[in-house]
Amino acid sequence: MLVKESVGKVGKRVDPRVKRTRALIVGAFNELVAEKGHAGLTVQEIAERATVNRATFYAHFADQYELFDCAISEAFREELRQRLPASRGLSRENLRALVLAACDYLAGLNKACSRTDRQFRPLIEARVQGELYELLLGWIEASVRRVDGRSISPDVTASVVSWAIFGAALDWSRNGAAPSSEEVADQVLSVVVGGLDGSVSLPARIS
Amino acid sequence: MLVKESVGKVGKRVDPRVKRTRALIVGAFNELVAEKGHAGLTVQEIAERATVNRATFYAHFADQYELFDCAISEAFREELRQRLPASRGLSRENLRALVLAACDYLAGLNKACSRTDRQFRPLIEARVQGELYELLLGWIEASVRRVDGRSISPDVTASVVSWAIFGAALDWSRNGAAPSSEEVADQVLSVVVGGLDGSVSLPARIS
DNA sequence: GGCGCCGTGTCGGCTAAACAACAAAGGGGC
DNA sequence: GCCCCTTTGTTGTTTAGCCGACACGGCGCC
Repeated sequence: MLVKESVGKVGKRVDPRVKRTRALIVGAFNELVAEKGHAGLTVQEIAERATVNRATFYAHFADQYELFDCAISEAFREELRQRLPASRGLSRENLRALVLAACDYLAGLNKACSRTDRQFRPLIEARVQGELYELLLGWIEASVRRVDGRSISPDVTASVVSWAIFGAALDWSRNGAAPSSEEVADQVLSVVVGGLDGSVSLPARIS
Repeated sequence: MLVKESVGKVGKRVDPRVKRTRALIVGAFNELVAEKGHAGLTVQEIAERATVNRATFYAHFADQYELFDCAISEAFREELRQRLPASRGLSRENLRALVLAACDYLAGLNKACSRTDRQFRPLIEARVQGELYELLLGWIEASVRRVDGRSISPDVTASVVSWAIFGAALDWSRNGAAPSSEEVADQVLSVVVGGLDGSVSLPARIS
């Protein structure tokens, strides 16, 4: 049996064969999707294209949907990798890049995703939000370790911020990408960083 | 231990892992040669680039030179595959393609092979001749089965013809590819097909 | 000379991938 | 409905690849 590594931590001694096999499967999946869309795609096809045994496929993925999630996550992570500056961590600059990446990625889907595959959008979007959450959680935990003395759990913070960014980007992409993504990013950033108090005028400050 | 398949015959149930691994190694080798030439190339480098364990390398190749031979053979076979018509077998047309392939491949080496790698030319040439031999032997054996009644062994015939074609192509490439390869091919073909009797005028027919 | 470093080639133990075979669940066709 | 065929998951056994360690041979350096 293959070892399911606990996602977050740095248990990075992965068997090269596992890396290769996963890469082959994901690559084959992406190729096939590009060629014929998701409809009617079989596990056999994917395994065959990946030059991998079908049983091996099931050793890595519970089913086709898990592979789907994984492929999306990976694509979005790659998108992020190219856009994020070298310095990782919770900074205004990085957050801005996050918003931009989410916007552009979701906007790109509207063009790339064929009509018949529209049904998969929810799955894709769930993974984008999930990846944002994971990434933010890492940053936040690293920051908390330095600041400390806070009573809000990193999980909640990551959840709030990831959903805020994701949702804003999704709405923007649905509304025809009206203002430029840069403008949206700045506005989103203001709210996220400053909070409600920082961005709206209220009769009195909220608590 | 990996099974050393007997070269010629049709025992073609090869484990997909073996195919993949060999392809990875040969591919890595070609990449590295293209980047830095053969000089100072280590087995470690090749294995690393191929994402394959060093021990695995030795399970497939006795040493770097065996890989070298294999890579050359494969490249030349690929050259042949693209040039040969669909119909395989001993025909004037196919033989002509063989001569042309040998000429062009050897001529190409004169340009591609850097000065420092010139020492490897003999190894390369040996493989070209060897591949010609193997291919011709296959064709000849297939023909003999139909004609029959001959006393000359296929091995000798294949040896003679392969060396004839190879040597002529080599000389031509060394002499600056003076006449076009097409012209040479026709002339070589005449001698090979017709024999001495068919191509020179002698006082009396030989034997 | 001796020394450390690096590449080579080999070996035994462990792990992942291949394979073949299976039951079960759709999905048409009629 | 039933039948045929394909795809799906699953299981065991076999096989190839990974790893770590080893002895050996060069090669520079002091």
